[in-house]
Amino acid sequence: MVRLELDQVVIRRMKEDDIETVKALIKEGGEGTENRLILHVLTRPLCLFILAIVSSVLRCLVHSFILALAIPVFLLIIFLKITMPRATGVLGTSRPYWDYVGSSFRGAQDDTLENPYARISGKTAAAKKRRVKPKTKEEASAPPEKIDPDREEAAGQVWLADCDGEIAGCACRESEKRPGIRRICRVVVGSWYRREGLGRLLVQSLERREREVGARRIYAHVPFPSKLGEAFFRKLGYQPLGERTREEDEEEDEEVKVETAERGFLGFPLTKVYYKDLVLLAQKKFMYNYKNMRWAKGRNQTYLCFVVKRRLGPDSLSFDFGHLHNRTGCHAELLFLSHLGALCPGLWGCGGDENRRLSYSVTWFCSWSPCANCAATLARFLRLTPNLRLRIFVARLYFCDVEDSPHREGLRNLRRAGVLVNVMSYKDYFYCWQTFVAHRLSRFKAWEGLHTNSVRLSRTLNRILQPCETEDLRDAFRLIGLLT
DNA sequence: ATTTTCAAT
Repeated sequence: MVRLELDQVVIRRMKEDDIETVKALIKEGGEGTENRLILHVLTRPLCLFILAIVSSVLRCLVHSFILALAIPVFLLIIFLKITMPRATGVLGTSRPYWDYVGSSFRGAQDDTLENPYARISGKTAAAKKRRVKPKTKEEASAPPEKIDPDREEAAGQVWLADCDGEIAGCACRESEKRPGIRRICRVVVGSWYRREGLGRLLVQSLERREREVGARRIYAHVPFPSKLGEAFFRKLGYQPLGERTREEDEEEDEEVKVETAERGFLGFPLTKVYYKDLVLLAQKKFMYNYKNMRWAKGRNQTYLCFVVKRRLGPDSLSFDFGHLHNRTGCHAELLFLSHLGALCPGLWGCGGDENRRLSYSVTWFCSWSPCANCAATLARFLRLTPNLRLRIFVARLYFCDVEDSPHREGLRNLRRAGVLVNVMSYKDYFYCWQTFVAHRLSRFKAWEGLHTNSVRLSRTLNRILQPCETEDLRDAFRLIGLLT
């Protein structure tokens, strides 16, 4: 295991010199996956059944029982070994071959992705960039051959994680077939560099880049039985396609049809499709879920829009934003916490300098206020991370009507943990609309009674938090010695 | 005046 300095990693486009290294890397990454995939196909009931039939037929011809059993299995394995990588590109591609030459970068200036760790430690990774090893062949001096831009476009892009001249990992972005929709595939980290957050760094940097150039959704096809791959993408905020509720949206069904899993031998799906919406919330969804009317019927979901600001000093600030909603069995707040590690690199001191204390300020806009449970978890969590500040704006209060509601206590609990809880007002709605919603240049239109509802809820919230304030005051008095 | 709330089929 090599200890990685994540802030020293340069993420750059693959060049023609790198092709052989990358091929080896992908082959290395593909091996385990391929074997697992074959095992997966072999153990499907239908496949076992067919194998059994073939074996019994063979038994009539061959005397040896063992042979009759082994031959079909053996042949099938050979068959799969040969056809599998061709029929379905392993590691989540749809293409049998990757056009390495077409996808390699031939610009004069290095094209690199922003590395969030690099900014934390303050050193610019680019400054330490090593020169590419000079080629041994004479064509090194020759200008690179011109390649058809169409071919380049079709080939997609390969990005490499360059650790001090060593290629430690790669991730590919396929060509854009539909506007705004991207697909990431072939995410491989060399076996010496695993479990250090390099894959995450690669995928997240790539996401950031794609978002900047207008992508709205990213797909990742995870080879089927890969628990590791699934966990990896889930952790980065991806979710499996077609696992959502019925009323969620109609467009989902369309997507399932368009973006289907690769199917191989006997039509077994070989990949599981994960996706992530990069930024924007649909107008209808935002309006429906954040409406602060008194009787919010049917809002059986909680949406959470967040802004994560990273602060290194008074003049260094970067921010990230997005939205998520609860999944079955997991409230949106806890879901956010599970993504926190990815959103706040270095929150627990990894990758950052000890003497440079970086701090995060997180703002949430929730359609429902947190429940007692989430509040308790959050409060516990925040006590462990003093360099994380949380502000919560809520559209509506969750089950807070009765005086002795545990959720009321939960809100006070949050308050005591130093969280600022507020009810969303017009300007917060306006900000959300500008920031999280695909507004397409239309301005936020307030609904009837937004203001009055907001004021009413705000009063309620203040009443709920009142005991807290007095307690704070008591603390303050105690501090200055007026109270014992 | 009265509706409802991080679903369950």
